[in-house]
Amino acid sequence: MGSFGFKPHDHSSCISTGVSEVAKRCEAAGLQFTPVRKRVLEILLEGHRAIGAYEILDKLREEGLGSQPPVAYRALDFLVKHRFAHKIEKLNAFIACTHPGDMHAPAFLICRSCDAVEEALTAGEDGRLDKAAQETGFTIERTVLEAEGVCPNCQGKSE
Amino acid sequence: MGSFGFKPHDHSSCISTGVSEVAKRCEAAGLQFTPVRKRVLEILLEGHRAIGAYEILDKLREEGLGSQPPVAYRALDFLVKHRFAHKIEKLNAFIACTHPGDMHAPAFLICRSCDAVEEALTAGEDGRLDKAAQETGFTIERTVLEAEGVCPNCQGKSE
DNA sequence: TGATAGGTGTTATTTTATAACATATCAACC
DNA sequence: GGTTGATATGTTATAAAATAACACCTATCA
Repeated sequence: MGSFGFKPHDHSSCISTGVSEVAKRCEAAGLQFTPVRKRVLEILLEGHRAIGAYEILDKLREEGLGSQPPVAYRALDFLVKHRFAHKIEKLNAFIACTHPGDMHAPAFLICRSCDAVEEALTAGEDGRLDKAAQETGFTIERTVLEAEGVCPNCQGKSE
Repeated sequence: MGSFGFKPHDHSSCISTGVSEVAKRCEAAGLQFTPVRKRVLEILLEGHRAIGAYEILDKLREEGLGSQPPVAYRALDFLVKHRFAHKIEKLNAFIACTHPGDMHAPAFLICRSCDAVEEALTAGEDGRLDKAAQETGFTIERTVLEAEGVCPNCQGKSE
């Protein structure tokens, strides 16, 4: 049991199920779940926090899986494109999707103290923007919803 | 009349009222609305779209108001900190606030075709995240809400 | 008057991301 | 078998975005 995210949970199973879930979906969709892509997903799942592309690249380099930025960015692009991971724009960093496959608009709670990130499960689109979009005739394709604040574990800690 | 944002409107008055509104608020709050800060706000208001820090810096340089990145970033930090402008995380760019002073959680519609940005007026916090935050005991301090898509003017245009 | 705070000017560097081109792999097809 | 096209990887180089660190200036005020 680890204490990643905001709540303790069985983290090793959360990695293995995450990887196998994505493997299954790639299989079904005819996508190539190559070693680099798989390893990057594992690194993201291990962290359970937003991880920068260059931090990922360092790990890949140690393991002989690639040493130049495009290697990491391409794997991340793949994962993000297919919603197996998300980019946290606020942090210029990436995080594994905690419910791959679900149709969802990603939304995040980001702790500015410990950098933990929790993906909030959200059913549909956002009401606020939907309304504004309809009124102006704007077509929404993707949304970024990120909240920065303090997680329960960091509440009350000195800053 | 110009055609900035998604709708035509009287853009020159929108610049002058924007500047004077901020000047008033700085006065009231004891903040220094210095020449660089004022000029950066004007540049943002003129554009009515997300403008990168280095594009702003280029203008400042032409006008002899500063030539190094920190000059632009400091002014932008000031404007963002006091909510006179917002950063569009998705674009790494900045935009003037269209309703300074209102208590609001900024939310944006970003056209990926022409880069126009419209700030949606939103009354309060976002329901989706509020719920998730309450459940986990997370304290939200700031939210980023950005929707990328196609604005009415660009609908149907070849991509 | 000298101490502090906020603002500006400048150099240098760090961090994040992509362009461009070469090479490799594999399946589909003639 | 050989060719073609699509997809993935390897590599060099560079672009774009942001900040660290330090010097200096000016105003305020104890």
